[in-house]
Amino acid sequence: MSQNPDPNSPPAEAQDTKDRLIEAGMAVFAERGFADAGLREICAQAGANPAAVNYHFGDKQRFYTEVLATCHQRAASHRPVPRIADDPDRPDVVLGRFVRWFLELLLVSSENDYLGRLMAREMVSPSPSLLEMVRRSLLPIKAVLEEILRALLPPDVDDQTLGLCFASTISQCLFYKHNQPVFQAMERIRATGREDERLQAEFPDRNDLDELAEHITRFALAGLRAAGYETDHR
Amino acid sequence: MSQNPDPNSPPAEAQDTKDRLIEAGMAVFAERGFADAGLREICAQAGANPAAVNYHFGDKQRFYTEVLATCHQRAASHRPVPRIADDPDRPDVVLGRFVRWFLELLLVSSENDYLGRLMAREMVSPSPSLLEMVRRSLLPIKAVLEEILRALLPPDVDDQTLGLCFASTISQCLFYKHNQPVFQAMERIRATGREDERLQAEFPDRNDLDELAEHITRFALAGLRAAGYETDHR
DNA sequence: GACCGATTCAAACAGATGTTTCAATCGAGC
DNA sequence: GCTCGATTGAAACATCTGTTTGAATCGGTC
Repeated sequence: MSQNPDPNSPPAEAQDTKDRLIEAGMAVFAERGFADAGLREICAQAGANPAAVNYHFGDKQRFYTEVLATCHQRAASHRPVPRIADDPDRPDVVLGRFVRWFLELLLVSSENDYLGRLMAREMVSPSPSLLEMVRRSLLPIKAVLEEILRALLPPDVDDQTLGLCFASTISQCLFYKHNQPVFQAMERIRATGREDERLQAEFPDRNDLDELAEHITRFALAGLRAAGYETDHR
Repeated sequence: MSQNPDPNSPPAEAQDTKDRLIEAGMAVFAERGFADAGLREICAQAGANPAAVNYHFGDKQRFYTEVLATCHQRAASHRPVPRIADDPDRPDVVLGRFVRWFLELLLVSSENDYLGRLMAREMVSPSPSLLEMVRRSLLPIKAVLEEILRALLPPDVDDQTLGLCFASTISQCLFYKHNQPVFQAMERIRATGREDERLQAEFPDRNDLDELAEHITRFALAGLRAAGYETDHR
């Protein structure tokens, strides 16, 4: 259990394999989810022995926890969240930035940033780490978006309406991540018969993302006005 | 492989176990998903032997396919879909009915109707049967909703805008199904410290569902106006 | 150069899964 | 009443999983 007691003498290669395991773990866990990801596949991708996981982390669960923690630390520095304080007079613009930011977090693959994909996985098929992930990543995001929404809603909105508006906004973004298998299936159906063209056009290219973010923002802004108006005159 | 050649002499008990297996399969598959559902658990719940699955259906995959098929047939008769033809002059009212219907399909447990829950499972963690489920259940639902949306959008909307509006509407409903684990986690966090009260209030009671449907409908109607307006003047 | 702790590796382990086997059982028809 | 095909059941099977074992290896220290 206890590592090298002398912090000045790192075994060099030891830290290496640990890091390689975490790196490979992020990739495979993000793609397959906690349950479906096999330690043997991760270890193969890391060039390590299956026993290394248990040696360095104890067991699969604690290994996964450490992967999530690393991912969280790393993502905090990448792509900072757009906040209402960035542009206090234009909450509508900030909402647009937030939507764009969140879509990118979920949909755009980056070699270094797996947090969005791991979050999405954890949301729909939870592991024992869900609770900590909610506390650490999801709730802060929720707080930021609700701050933006408050600026767009009447000043006296009740918490329930705020929560509903939060759901209506964030759900539109999550939709495109959670239902990727369905999109692919629909594409395959639509392409039945005509074998030509690209069968599967790597879903969100830059243009798609821009249009998506623009539509969601416009849709949400109108919805928010309606929700806030109704609340005022209830 | 070949069953009893004489259709007038059902082996009585044989059809029984087959039906019991399908019944138990619907319940367990809906709760655990295709991969996580164990045949032994299903068979125990059906009072049958694990070998019965392979005898009657061939293998787990074909068994699951048959469960989905039965579920589809059965659901077609239950809760019919609200259509634009029901009330052609009030597409806004029809949209409200559709939202309510879809939320109920996803969230309200019924002993006889597992289609919504199986659909939701299949969408986020697909099995080889996803393609057929999309073709059979999802695309028809999509067609019905798009028919309603067309009546609420300018008559000359392009397909892309229609698709985006479909996503923005349906995603709000799916959100509450797909993220149930997250809600429970948030509830547990919010209840930390104070042990009192019901820890987990069986999420969608009748009132919640009504409020939910009302909010989503209002939010979507406003969003649709905004999306349609923008399309007109692009 | 011999020791020693930390680390790696191949192999085996225990448990669960879907599937198969084959004998026992049931039910109708001659 | 017996026979034969359809059905059931207990057990074994093959394969996969995470995990453990114990010997081999490496790197630095006295």
